[in-house]
Amino acid sequence: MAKAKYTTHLGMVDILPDESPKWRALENIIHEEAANFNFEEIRTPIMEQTELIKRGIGQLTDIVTKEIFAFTKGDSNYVLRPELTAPVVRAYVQHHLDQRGGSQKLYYIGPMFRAERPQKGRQRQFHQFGVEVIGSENPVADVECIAFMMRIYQRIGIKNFNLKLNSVGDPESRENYKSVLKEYLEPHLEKLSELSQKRFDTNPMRILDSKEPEDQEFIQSAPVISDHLNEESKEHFAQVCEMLSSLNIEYTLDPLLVRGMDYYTRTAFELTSPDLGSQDALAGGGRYDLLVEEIGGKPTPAVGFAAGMERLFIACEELGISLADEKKVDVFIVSLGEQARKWALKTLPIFRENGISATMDYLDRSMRAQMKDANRENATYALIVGDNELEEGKFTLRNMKESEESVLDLASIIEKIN
RNA sequence: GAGCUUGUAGCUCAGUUGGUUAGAGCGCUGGUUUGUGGCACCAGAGGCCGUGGGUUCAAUUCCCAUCAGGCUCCCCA
Repeated sequence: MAKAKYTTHLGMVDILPDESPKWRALENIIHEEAANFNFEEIRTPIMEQTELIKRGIGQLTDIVTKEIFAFTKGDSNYVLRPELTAPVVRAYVQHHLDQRGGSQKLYYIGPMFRAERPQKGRQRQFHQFGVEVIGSENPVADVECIAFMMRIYQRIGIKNFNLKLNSVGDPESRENYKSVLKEYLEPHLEKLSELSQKRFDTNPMRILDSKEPEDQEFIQSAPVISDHLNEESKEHFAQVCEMLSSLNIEYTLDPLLVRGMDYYTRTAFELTSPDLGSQDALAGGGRYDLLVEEIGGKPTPAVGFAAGMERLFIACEELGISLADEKKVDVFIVSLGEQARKWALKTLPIFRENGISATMDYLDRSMRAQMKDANRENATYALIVGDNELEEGKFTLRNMKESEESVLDLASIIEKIN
């Protein structure tokens, strides 16, 4: 085979036939559990208006400043979606989903795009599933999101993780806290990392998220937001914690958890796993009570999360969990000679109409080669057809696992397989 | 954007202290069984040793550049 002339772009990967079954298995689990939770699926376009993403996620976030794929065509700006919260909210506002009544419990599965340097657990096109509950500020909504998230990992068998929880407060609490934090940091500003100095003005809370060594001593003794929440936010957070405990969902409070998108308010959470290496976040989310209004809707509280599917698979691999069943086909028709091949082609649909998966050789190969093929395809039965069988109207049905054969007419064969 | 690292068969990798025809395992194709898979045995196909340049009598091996991966920092799923 010649060297490939065309290859995927950096950080974009093909999901090949050997890999696709586990994707389907995961997707099935997500669809099933979503149905159990009464979440409804939403599918939005891969591309959005650039302005939506910038407004939604925040002009100064890393995602917007350096990680989006954007281009202009005619008068329109297009951006490959880097996440789905803003687009889902866009759809909610655009189509007046609030008019469906109640709160909207939505979930999604799909590819996202970020123009970062790829490494383990990070690609430029990657896949997330997630949920968005729009229209409720009840802590039950927060907890149901988290419960759904945890349920997926529980079903798959991933148990080795850490659910980190924090409240980043409502606008009032945040403003209070930001000024307290800035007051605290101000005298040390010179000693902070360059990045943190920049964030001092733009988004001081993200300094808490810094991993720069020179910042650590200041971060450790910094005032924490939980001491500066107003009564309402404090009560909301307390209820989230209490409800999680009532569901036996374990979590650790992490006052330094500040997430990378500007829209988060109050509840913030992140699920990390020691099995992932450097990119250790399996999933993350939180409440975003201001985003709907920011995007042009009525003030509407909302909460959601997103989970990385490739990272989930990495964790599975580390833990030796396999999601996919072996491939198999019920019947492989081994046909010898032209007449037999014609018969095989016409018989395949009869099997399929009876709910029996069936295939045959496309290469006119020897019997031996066809048997090897049947074996490789993990066929339950090989149906052997040659001139003798055609004449008698009875065919040799070989059980591949048992290595037993019987000679039967077609009706009996179908009956036996079913 | 920065650092480190790796490019040899479809895959995983040996190897050459620079020297005729470049190797293994797995996979693939055919055969031993001209109508019977998995096991075994035999045979075969498949490589400009990532690309370009330099040093040398001679480069897949040494040097430089370049391209493409991987890992890490930053950040996130």
